[in-house]
Amino acid sequence: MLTDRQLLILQVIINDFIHSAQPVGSRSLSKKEEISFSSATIRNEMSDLEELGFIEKTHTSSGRIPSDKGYRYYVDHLLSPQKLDQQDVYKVKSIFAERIYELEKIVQNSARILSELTNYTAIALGPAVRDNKLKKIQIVPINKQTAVAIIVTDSGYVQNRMFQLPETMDLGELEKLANILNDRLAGSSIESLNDKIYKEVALLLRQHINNYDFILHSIADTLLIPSHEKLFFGGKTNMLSQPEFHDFEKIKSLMTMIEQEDSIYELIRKNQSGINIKIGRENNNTAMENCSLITATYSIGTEQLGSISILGPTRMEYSRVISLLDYISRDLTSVLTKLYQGN
Amino acid sequence: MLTDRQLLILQVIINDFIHSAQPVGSRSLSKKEEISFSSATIRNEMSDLEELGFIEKTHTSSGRIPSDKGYRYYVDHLLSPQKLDQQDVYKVKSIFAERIYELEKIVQNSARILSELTNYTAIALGPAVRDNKLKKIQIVPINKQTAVAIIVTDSGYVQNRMFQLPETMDLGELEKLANILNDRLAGSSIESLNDKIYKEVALLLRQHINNYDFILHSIADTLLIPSHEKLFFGGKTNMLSQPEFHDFEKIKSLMTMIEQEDSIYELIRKNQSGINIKIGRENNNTAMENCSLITATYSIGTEQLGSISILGPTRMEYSRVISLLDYISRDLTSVLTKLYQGN
DNA sequence: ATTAGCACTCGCTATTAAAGAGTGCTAACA
DNA sequence: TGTTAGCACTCTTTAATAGCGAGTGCTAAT
Repeated sequence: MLTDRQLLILQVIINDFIHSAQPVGSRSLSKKEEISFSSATIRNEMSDLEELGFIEKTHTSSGRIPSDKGYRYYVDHLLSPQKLDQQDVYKVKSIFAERIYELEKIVQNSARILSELTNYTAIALGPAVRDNKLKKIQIVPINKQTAVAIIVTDSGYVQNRMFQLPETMDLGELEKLANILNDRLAGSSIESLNDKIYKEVALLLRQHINNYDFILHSIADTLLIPSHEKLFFGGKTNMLSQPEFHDFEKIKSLMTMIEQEDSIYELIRKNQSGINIKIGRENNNTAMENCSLITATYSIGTEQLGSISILGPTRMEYSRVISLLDYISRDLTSVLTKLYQGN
Repeated sequence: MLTDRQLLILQVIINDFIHSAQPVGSRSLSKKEEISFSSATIRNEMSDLEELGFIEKTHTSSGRIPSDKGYRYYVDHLLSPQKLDQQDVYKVKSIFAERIYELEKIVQNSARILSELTNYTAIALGPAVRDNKLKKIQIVPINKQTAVAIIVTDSGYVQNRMFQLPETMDLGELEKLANILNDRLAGSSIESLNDKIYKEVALLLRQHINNYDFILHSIADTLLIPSHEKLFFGGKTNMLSQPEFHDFEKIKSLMTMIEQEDSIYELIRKNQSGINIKIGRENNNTAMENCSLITATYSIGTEQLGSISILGPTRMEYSRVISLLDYISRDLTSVLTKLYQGN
């Protein structure tokens, strides 16, 4: 177990490094207010902390920098929650200031504001529609060969897709089709639509619609939900300003990863409700070796909807970021719950 | 006027520099097959070309690199169109291989493929809906306080917006509202909707709908088209691999600009049909000082819809990029015309 | 008009030296 | 026995220097 003095030193090293991005030496530590013992003592303690894996040297005679393990300990045991100042609170509130009623826009705004407040990169995972219930399906013919199918869910999410019409299909039949679909599917979860179409609706269609097999697939396709929810970003280029990324290989692999939605999705997918923190290599992604990812989830009522994350260097301001994410995700949850729970 | 020999030298310098990214010296030029005179002669010619502003030195005793003016001359007078090889053609055709009927998806695919083929950044400006005609407006109530308004245009474009309902409004009235809007507005250009609502529909609404003033704004807002069409990107990070951007200030200002849709839109907005080329400072944007932008427009029939662009270093493979853009934009136009002209 | 030759410039690389920050160890101290 | 002063040593950073090579511009010869 670590002694109080070791904890103090670890904490001061991390706090210093978070702000300076420079290895911290014993002499500069001994000059700090909080620390009342000599640099020699500190050197001994640092040597022990290094042996335990909490800090590292960049070369034999350099100061120390925190290791992933060091940050992990810091985050788990040493972090004092930081109160947001008035300015931050104002800015957060501005997310909801405009009269916006669309979930997606609110989430997107959150990402933008979050990145502006932190100067890191913000990633928001859009609200899941999987569990939404189908409100309405509409089919709007565009011309003789094509039509647009539109589905609306009970949270106001709209999805649309164009598809080809069979040659023989007329307007009346199209209307009949829409009616059948609505009768049968309204109220079902979006996730189950595809299944239900083939199992329950196919039969009905065969009875009432010509060319039903041609149109069945098109409709079923249209109702497929995307493989993952939308991602929204804020401050994608902020990492270019972080000194640890003044290295072309690093910045390139990071930026390239950020552009690939799949890998980002992989990173932020599995999160329990509340705050989740992944430090450096804990992310299992070489491009993220020097990054930490902090994620908070938001919900409507008890139903978990999506998440907002901050991607920053491992040397990030954990305390501030956690406070911000916590605050915003709570706000988001309460505003969305108020707006959409009254279905 | 330039002599034939000067033209030859300019051309060889540019071709060389495009591939090597290194200043070109007289001795290395004299070794080329195409060139049959001595390095001393070349030095004299280069001196003249420099005086005329077509090439520059990076320092007193360096080789020469093309100037913006040099590239401009090259593009206007020396460029020989390059025929696409079979592999490129295959890849381009793959844009249309999937059965996709949505304009936006096709355009998005084009940007992706284009960036993969060139290793530069591709930017596609989505189809303009301004001149589309309104096909249908639908209003779907979500709960007591909110509803979604959905508009569909004659090209199958769908736009939706949530809005608040006045407390007193019931379903019947909502339906009446939708009917009025459709009666009055179907067939009008999207651009004119907002105007017409206030001028023609407001009166009708007042007669038939309670709380009409409350809902008028919401509806009008919903029908506002976005200030500019959607932008699609491909290969956003490709510029990180270009040697001219191995400089942190440069890459940062470029990437930051790419993230700001407004400035990108400003760059590619005004283009005549066909191929447009902006070299370096011609773009009037400091972040673009070392970049060229080549844009091709696509249309449906004769109506210009949008554009696809390549953003690369001024030292880009103009010939290849132009051929690709020309080819893709023609394909795009013909496929889209076939798909959507039959309204 | 063209070219060979040469002096000169500049950037790049390697080497060296000196300064500075920091460590680890030892021995003295409270 | 825990703490600290002192010191030798390591490593990075910076600056200065020198030599090399690629390239130019000019001059004089062809």
